[in-house]
Amino acid sequence: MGELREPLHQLAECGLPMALEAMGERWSFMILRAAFNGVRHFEEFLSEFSIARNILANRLTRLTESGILHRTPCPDDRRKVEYRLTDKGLDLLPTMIALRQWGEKWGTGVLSNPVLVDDRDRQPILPVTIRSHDERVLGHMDLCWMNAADITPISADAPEVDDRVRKLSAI
Amino acid sequence: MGELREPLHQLAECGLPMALEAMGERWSFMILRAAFNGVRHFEEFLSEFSIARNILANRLTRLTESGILHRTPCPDDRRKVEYRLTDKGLDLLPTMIALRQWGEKWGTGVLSNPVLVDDRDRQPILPVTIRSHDERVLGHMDLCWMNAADITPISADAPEVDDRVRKLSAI
DNA sequence: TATTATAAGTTTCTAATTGCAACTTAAATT
DNA sequence: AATTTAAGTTGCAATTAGAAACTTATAATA
Repeated sequence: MGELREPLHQLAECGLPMALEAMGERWSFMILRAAFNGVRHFEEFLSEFSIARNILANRLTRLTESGILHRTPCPDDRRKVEYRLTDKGLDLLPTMIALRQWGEKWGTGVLSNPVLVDDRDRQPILPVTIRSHDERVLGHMDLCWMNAADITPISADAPEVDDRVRKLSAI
Repeated sequence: MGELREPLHQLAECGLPMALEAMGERWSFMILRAAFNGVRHFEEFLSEFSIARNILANRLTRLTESGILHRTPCPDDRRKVEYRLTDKGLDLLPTMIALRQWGEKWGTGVLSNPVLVDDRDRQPILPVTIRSHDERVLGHMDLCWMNAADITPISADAPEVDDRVRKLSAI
């Protein structure tokens, strides 16, 4: 069976500490959620949840410095400032949805409403999962660590890997 | 003004605040990562990262109370205590991997090593993504909120676009 | 058996972070 | 001109994190 055990000396080199440095502070994920829902202005964030003004100011500054939000003065009303998600910020959506789904599944047990659906067919999205290169859903027993140099590349025209997958991994 | 914001208040009933209550404190994700890597004992966690003893004790207690870890006295050495991931804890793997992948992608730009691979074919896993019911990869523009009661079963015809749905990217 | 070492905490104290309320500054509205 | 609004900043209290010494139960060793 695959043992999901990372060599201890390598643990510090994974992306988690770096991600937590940017997103690990209190309120950061709530601010991100609000931003995904179209919240753009200081006072608007303030009314979304019970965060103190100074803490919000601090978080917006830090998220901007981390490149997750982009801060622009509003052209039409120069008192206002617009905070928008950057590509880096938008790329946190899978993480946020995964965390949200976990909270829904293990929280109250009450089904949440409204539900996040695919705009195209109006069907609820799947649970966020870990997948193999050929899209099989993997559990923690199916994973192991491997030296990058020892990995055999799969050929670019392998039949089981379609365009969608190549495009995805090329991001 | 308030009408567009109203669905956001429903969002407060989403699983994110609940998830953050359990996992949002400092060190919680690092402890989870260590647990996924087979770390089980107090002193072992302590040597993984520079956390203070009292804070580690506090976090292990809280994670145990949240049902993410299970605490058992060791039968063979009764000084020791074993902390193991519960099913609830194991179910945080997609979230953790998604966060880690984001950190790797947007952090230093340096490819991490070792790499997380599928034990079966030794190929790196795909980036964690959001998927439609038929497994298409979805971006944030492809998502919208919908009332659970208005969702049509998969076999039925998809309804036209109407005011029951609120596009996530349209705000 | 007595002594020492280890595991998993707890306690105490200090430093840093968070939260609250009042204040500021510039721009827009009346 | 006076008031309101937006986006902060400042000062101070309360909470949380961190460092180090202390505790308690068990295990290993002389």
